[in-house]
Amino acid sequence: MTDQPRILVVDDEPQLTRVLRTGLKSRGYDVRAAADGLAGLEAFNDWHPDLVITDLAMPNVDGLELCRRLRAISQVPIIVLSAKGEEKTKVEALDLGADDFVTKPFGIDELLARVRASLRRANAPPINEATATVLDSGDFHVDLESREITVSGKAIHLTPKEFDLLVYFIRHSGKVLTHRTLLAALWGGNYVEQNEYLRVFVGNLRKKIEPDAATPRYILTEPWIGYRFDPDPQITQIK
Amino acid sequence: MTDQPRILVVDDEPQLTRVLRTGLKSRGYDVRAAADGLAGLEAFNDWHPDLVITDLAMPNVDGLELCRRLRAISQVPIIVLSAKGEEKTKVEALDLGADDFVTKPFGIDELLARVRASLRRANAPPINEATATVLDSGDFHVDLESREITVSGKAIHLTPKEFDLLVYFIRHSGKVLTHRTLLAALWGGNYVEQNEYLRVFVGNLRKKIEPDAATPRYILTEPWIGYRFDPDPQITQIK
DNA sequence: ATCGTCTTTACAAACTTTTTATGAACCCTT
DNA sequence: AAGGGTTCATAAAAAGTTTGTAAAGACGAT
Repeated sequence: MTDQPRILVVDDEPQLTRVLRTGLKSRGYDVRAAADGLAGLEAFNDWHPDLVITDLAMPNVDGLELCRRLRAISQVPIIVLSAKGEEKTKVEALDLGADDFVTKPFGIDELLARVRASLRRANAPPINEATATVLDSGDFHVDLESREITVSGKAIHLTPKEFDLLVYFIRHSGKVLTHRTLLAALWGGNYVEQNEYLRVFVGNLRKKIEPDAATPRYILTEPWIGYRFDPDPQITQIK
Repeated sequence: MTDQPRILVVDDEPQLTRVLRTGLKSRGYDVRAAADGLAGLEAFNDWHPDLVITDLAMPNVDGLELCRRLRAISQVPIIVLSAKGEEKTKVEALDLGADDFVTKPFGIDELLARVRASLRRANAPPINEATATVLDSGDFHVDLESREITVSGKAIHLTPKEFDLLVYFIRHSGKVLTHRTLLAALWGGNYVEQNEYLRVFVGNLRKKIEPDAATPRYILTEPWIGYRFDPDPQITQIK
C-alpha cells in the first residue's frame, strides 16, 4: 500500500463528519464518509479502508452492530466515538472488538494520535505471533520459553498469573481492554465479574514494572472501562 | 577434526556471552569467548575455531573491523549479532564477508539453527548435536557413552533416571521446563500428571549435585510451572 | 535373600491466589 | 461547585495449591 491510508468515517452528524473529514484529509489521509451503519458497511465492502471511525448512536445499523458485522469479516482497526455517559455501550463496543474509543467532545489532535496508534499497531509486524518465542515491545522484553522478563533492561520476577497478564497486555498494546475481556482471557468466562481480581493483580504488576506505581506509565486505567497498556509512553503521547 | 565443532564468541556483554556459552555448550559445541575484537583475533589465531559469532558494537576492534581482518586470513563462517535498527551496519558486515546475521533479541534456538546452517555450508564436520557424546556445560561434564558425570570436577553417581533427568536439564539449559514436559520426556505421555515423581527425583538429584540442597543453585523451581536448569550460576538470583 | 532403584504416601513449609477492608479517585446529578 | 454512589488502589489476612523431604513399600536383577 503505497497510497495514503484510507479512513472510513461513519457518523450521522453532518457537522462532525465535516470536521473529521477536513481534519483527517489535511493530515494526508484519504477519507470517505457514511451517514449510518448500513451505508458504512457498504462503503467498507466497496472501498476496503485501513481504519474505521464510527459513532455509536446512529440510525439504521448503529455503532455496536457495525462493530459486530465488521469483526465478522475483517480485522480492520475500529475507533469508536461516543458521548459522555455512554460508558456501558462503550464497553460493549470494545468487547465486540473495537480497538479504541474517543469521548465527545474531543480535540482533533487526540483523535489523530489514536488513529496513528491504531494504524501503527495494525501494520506492526504481528510476525509469527503464534510461534514467536520472544516478545519485544518498547521497554519490555519477554522470552516466552525461559519466561524471563526485563523492563528497560532490568530483570523482574513475576508469578504465573502476573506473567500471563503482562503477556496479554503486551500482545494487545495500545488497545483498550475491558475488564470483561481481561477476566475472560486470564481467568475464564466464569470470572468476568470478578473485577477485584484484576485490581489486585494490576496493582501487583504495577509495583513490579512501573518506576512509580502511584503514577503508572505503562498500565493505564480507563475508568469505568478497563485498562490500556502502553509499552513505550514516549511515542504514544497525545498532547 | 574429530572434536566437537569449536565456536568463538566475541561480545562485550557478559550476560549475553554467558547465555551463548551455556546454550552452545549444552548442545555439544566447544565454546570460547572474547570480550572485544582484539581479543577475538588473538583467540582465533590461537585456537582456530570452526565458526565465529560476533557482536557489532564493541570496544577496541568492533565487529565490522573483526570481519574484515578475519576475512583477510580465513574463510571461517561468521555470524553477526546486531541490535535492532543497525540495518546499515548489518549490510556492511555482510558485504565484508559475514555469513549471516541475527537481530537482538533472539531465541537461542534461532541462533542454533543459524549455527548449524553456517557450519553445514562451510562443510565443517557435519556433527549432529543429537549425537554429541560429551556435554560440557558450566560446572557440569557429562559423558553420554560411559554415563559418567562430574560436577565442578567431582565425580558423582546417579541412578539411570536421575542421569536422564540431568541430561535433559542440561540440554535445555535456561528454559523453563514444565512439569508436563519433563514427565512426558522421562516417563512418557501417560505420566504427565505424576508430579510426585518429579518432586522426588528433583529432590534426590539436588542432594547429589547441589552444594546446598536447601538453596538450589542449579535446579531452580518455578512455582506452579516447573523447573529451570542453570548450569553456570554466576550472577546471584534476584529476589 | 539382598541390593539398588523406582513408586507411593504423608505432612510441614513455601508460595500464589482469593478474599476482605479501607480510603482515594472518579462520574453523574443537583 | 457540592454531594452521593461507584469504582479504583492498596495493604493485609485467609484460603488453597504446590513444593520439599523423609520414609515405607514394590519391583527386578544379581
